[in-house]
Amino acid sequence: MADFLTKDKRTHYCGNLDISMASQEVILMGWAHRRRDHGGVIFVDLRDREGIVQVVFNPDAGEDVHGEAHKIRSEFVLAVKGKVRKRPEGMDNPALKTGEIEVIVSELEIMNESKTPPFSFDDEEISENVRLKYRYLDLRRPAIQRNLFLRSRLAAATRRYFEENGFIEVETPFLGKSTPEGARDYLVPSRISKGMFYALPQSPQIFKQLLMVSGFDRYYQIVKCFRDEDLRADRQPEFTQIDVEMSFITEEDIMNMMEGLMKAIFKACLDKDIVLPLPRLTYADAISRYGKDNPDVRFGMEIVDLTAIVKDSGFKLFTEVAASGGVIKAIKAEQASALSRKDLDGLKDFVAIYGAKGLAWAKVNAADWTSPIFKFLKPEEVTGIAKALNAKEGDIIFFVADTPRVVSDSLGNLRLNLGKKLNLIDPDALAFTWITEFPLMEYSETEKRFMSTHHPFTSPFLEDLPLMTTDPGKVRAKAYDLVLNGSEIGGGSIRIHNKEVQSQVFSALKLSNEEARLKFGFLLDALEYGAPPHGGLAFGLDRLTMIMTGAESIRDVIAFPKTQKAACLMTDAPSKVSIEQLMELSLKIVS
RNA sequence: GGGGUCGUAGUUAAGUUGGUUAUAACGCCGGCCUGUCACGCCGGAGGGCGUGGGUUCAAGUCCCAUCGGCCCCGCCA
Repeated sequence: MADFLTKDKRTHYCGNLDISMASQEVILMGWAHRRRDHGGVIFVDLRDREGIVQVVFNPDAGEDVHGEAHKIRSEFVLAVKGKVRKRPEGMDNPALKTGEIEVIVSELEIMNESKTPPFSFDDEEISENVRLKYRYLDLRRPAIQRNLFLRSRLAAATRRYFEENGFIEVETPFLGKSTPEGARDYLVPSRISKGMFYALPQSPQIFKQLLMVSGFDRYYQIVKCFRDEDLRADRQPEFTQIDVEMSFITEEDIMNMMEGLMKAIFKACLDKDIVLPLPRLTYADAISRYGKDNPDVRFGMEIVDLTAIVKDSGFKLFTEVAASGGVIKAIKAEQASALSRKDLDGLKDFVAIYGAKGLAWAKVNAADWTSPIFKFLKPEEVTGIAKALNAKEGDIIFFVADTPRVVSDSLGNLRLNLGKKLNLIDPDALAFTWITEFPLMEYSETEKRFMSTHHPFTSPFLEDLPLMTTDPGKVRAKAYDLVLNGSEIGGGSIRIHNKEVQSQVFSALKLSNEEARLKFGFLLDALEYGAPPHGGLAFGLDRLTMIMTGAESIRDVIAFPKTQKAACLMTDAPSKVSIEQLMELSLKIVS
């Protein structure tokens, strides 16, 4: 009699068995994926993390084993001992990786029974609230397990790369100080200091800079970050960064090092070869050509500025927009006869999301255009537009006239929408782009002041420093984002290591000396004790994993994710706490 | 804060212009079956339509509110 677990240990994973093990005795442990009970012979598909193998219970194996096998139901936990054998002639199952073989069971132990699971583990689409409530069962699905396995390999390859390149992993605190600027903080009340709060880090930004001041020279960390903002398909309130910082370097050094990381990761995880160096695009070019700072460059359909051509147009709307400082731009969908009149009208609603008040379109014919605005345009405008866009018969042109911001947003997103709709995107392509020369700060209408584009410690281009007081919006930052297939997977900058420059930036951000002192005093102090030139970058591990696995939601690459309301349907977090807990913290719920 | 969409047996879905006891498939339970692999065959149980109001002779079907899932805008240095 086998003594599973203690003496008769597992010898193989189900999914790893193959024909070379024929006639070997094996011990397997796993879950009953499916059973086919023929009354006589009983087949069970036994599943573990590596895959599925068919195990066979023959009546002539003995009454004990066969009798026990009749009790097996979905998801029972089984241990079996038996012989691998090539399946009888014509009984192969090509759909199964192990379909050439099967295991003839001589001993069986039902290690645990299972309630009937609430859903099946086939490819069927189960609504997400059910999946998330029973996440531990959802995670049994091979598709999700594959994602988490890849995520683990990604983290391992990252650590290997940084260790090989002389980086040191240092842990930084989760209980930190709330800082202004940036995302909303998750707060943690202090019991010992009543009425005071820690904040969970939005990133270890300041700590990694301080580690450079300390002289560690090269730091990395795979670390959780927390931001209390609304969720999206690619955004969770807690997410993981690959965080990096280096001393005595320029942008070039950082970008080179990170390109090496990308190459190493994609080789290790997907066996794909990335060609270096990666292409670059300035922020200004990205916005003007693609309307976004995270352009998907897997396809063309670039935005073309028509303002100069139509500023004196017969079409009044164009003239008015141009006169009031707006712009008129267009994109061209090549040979887009697939788009019906109804589609075109629907797109008007689509750009409205981004603030566009209208969307003009024109179907290019041999001699003229089919377009609501054709009759308003002068002949030379029509030819000018056609030439600027290189438009041919069968193409459709889309125009938006509005403020530069609205035009970029709406055409940038319309471009993406059409790219998907017209199947212009190669799903296997890996299109990396560095975005460089970000503006250091942008004016916020809501805050009525300039705000950091990146963060307040980002170094400006030193030659732009004179603009800091005269035209702050024009100052370029030594910041860079890495974009992959239209998704921002990382971003970073050279930091300010000089107290003077840091003060100038704070003052441009309307952060008074006292405030800056209060919020970042320790950093300002540190900058006065021999801070080396330094800079770094952080990657979004979750988003990288999404792209590598083809996951459509960030929830599919996180073991226990939160819903759009930032709740965990399995544990029921967040939840109320007892009055005693609140009193201990001197907290009172006011609404 | 706002826009959109969905919520009907365990699961996935159908449910006409409001009209008898709310359908189907899979799953589940029982029986039969020694080569299946989405096993097959026979039989059976299971929901009152997210929740709460309202309109109506009559409400999954219409109206209002509310809860929850998803997508998006704002937000995310």
